[in-house]
Amino acid sequence: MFLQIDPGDAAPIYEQIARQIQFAVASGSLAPGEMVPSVRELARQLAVNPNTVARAYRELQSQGVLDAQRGLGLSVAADAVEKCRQQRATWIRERLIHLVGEALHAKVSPRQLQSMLQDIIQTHSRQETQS
Amino acid sequence: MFLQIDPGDAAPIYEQIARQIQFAVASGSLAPGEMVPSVRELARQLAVNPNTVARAYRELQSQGVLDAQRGLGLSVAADAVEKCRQQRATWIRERLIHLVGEALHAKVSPRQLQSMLQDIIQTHSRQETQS
Amino acid sequence: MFLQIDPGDAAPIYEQIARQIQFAVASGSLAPGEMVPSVRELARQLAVNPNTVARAYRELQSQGVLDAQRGLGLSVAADAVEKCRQQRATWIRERLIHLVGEALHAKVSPRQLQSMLQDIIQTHSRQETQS
Amino acid sequence: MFLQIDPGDAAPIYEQIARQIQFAVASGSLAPGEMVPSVRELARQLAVNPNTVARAYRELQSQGVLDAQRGLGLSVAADAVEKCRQQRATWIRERLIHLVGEALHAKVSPRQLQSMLQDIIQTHSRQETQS
DNA sequence: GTGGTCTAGACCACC
DNA sequence: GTGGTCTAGACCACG
Repeated sequence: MFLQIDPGDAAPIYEQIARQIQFAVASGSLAPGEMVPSVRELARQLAVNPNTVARAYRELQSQGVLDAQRGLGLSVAADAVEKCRQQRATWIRERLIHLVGEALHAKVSPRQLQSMLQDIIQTHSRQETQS
Repeated sequence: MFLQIDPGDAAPIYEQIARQIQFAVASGSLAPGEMVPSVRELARQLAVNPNTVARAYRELQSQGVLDAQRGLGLSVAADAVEKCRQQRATWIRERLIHLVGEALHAKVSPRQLQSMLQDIIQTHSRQETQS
Repeated sequence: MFLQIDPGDAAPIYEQIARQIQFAVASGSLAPGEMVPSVRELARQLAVNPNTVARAYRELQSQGVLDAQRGLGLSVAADAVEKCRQQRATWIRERLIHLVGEALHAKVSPRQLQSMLQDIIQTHSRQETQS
Repeated sequence: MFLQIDPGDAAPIYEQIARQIQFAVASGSLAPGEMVPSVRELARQLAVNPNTVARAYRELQSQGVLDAQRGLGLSVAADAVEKCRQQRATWIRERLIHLVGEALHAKVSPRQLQSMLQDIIQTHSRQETQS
């Protein structure tokens, strides 16, 4: 479990935790059935209050990503991978729709948007190649 | 002044107002020298708290987009167009960079992103054709 | 807003609050658009910690029963009545299914169950007639 | 001993075990004088912690359903059948009263409740016929 | 004024 | 040991 909290991020800590776990499940680095660290343990690792971790876990439980094994801890749900993948795609798509709406409303042309996207993707691929 | 406030948007209202005014200046629908509505007047039109409009205007002043005409109100600064255009492009680009970063990190492929963008743009153009 | 908290109830306080508000919306005594009491106000009335009320409100928000009016408070969502009614029916039905399953498994006959239900309903109607 | 533990059930595991044994006694599938499996044996069968089984047995002892045969294990008490039958009826009746109370409070009509019950019973009987 | 986040620390039931 | 609930109180952004 390699989670990183960025206190500078506008997103609240509990959301950063929840999102990173979703991504870990979606990308397969956290497999169904596997246990997540205990609330107290993760809180210690991230140097945050246990309540904050508990809130992240609670949200994931209500989304059906985590299952409670009473007295033992929380584990990744059997069907969590599919859920997380769908959620991930939906989430990115929604934000992209919103962004495009504002861009077009601000009279940025579709061509400009597409070239922007291509530039950014190329920048990312270059960085990955280097690293 | 065609401003539309979306209370469901995550962005605070004062920011929505400020941004839309920037966009209006950048796209030429609000020309340098032109007066913007008074705080009270705009607050009435948008049905928001005057404090909220005042805050939006304050931010725009500090950015040099609006100039105070003492006793008369606020007008669009002479060099505002260029500033707003740059800011508009920067702002959209930054958000797109952030979104692409998250998407790639979540293992959404560049191809998927490009086709998503194309879909969304087509949907928008269809809506405009219809309306 | 007449909410009553029963500390003897096994259900947690935040859930009692959330459920009673759902019922109030479903039965029409809390109309869409109406504001619910502020977190601090309701916490004072019920003599509980504001965090507890906030948690109840948060759950209702995530269910789409309450809408945030930023800086002003929370209001009942426009489509909350329908949601609450469905949820209410679903919730009761699920619990009944569970109960019947256990009863039949314990070899209580369907006839016994039906007569039990009728008895209980009659008892309730008698109480209402008296009061 | 056909016990089935549902980890998804809200009721604690030790309670599920205790209840199912009560039901088995009430319905005659576990006769007075008969020995119940040892704590370790049952824990192995159900794949639960021995402490959990021990707690269930402890509760049943304090209710007089099980008798300790020192050095041998636990057996079903001679007068357990009657006790369990009463308890079974009381328990189901109480939960039904509670559920009906909430349903009526939420303005679900008695007729709806009765037809719900009939539906559920029919569904169960169909499932049994098939299996 | 409003809700939202976070911390700190207590107590509980369950395994 | 585990998670869950609740309290107390601080700080923040928003209107």
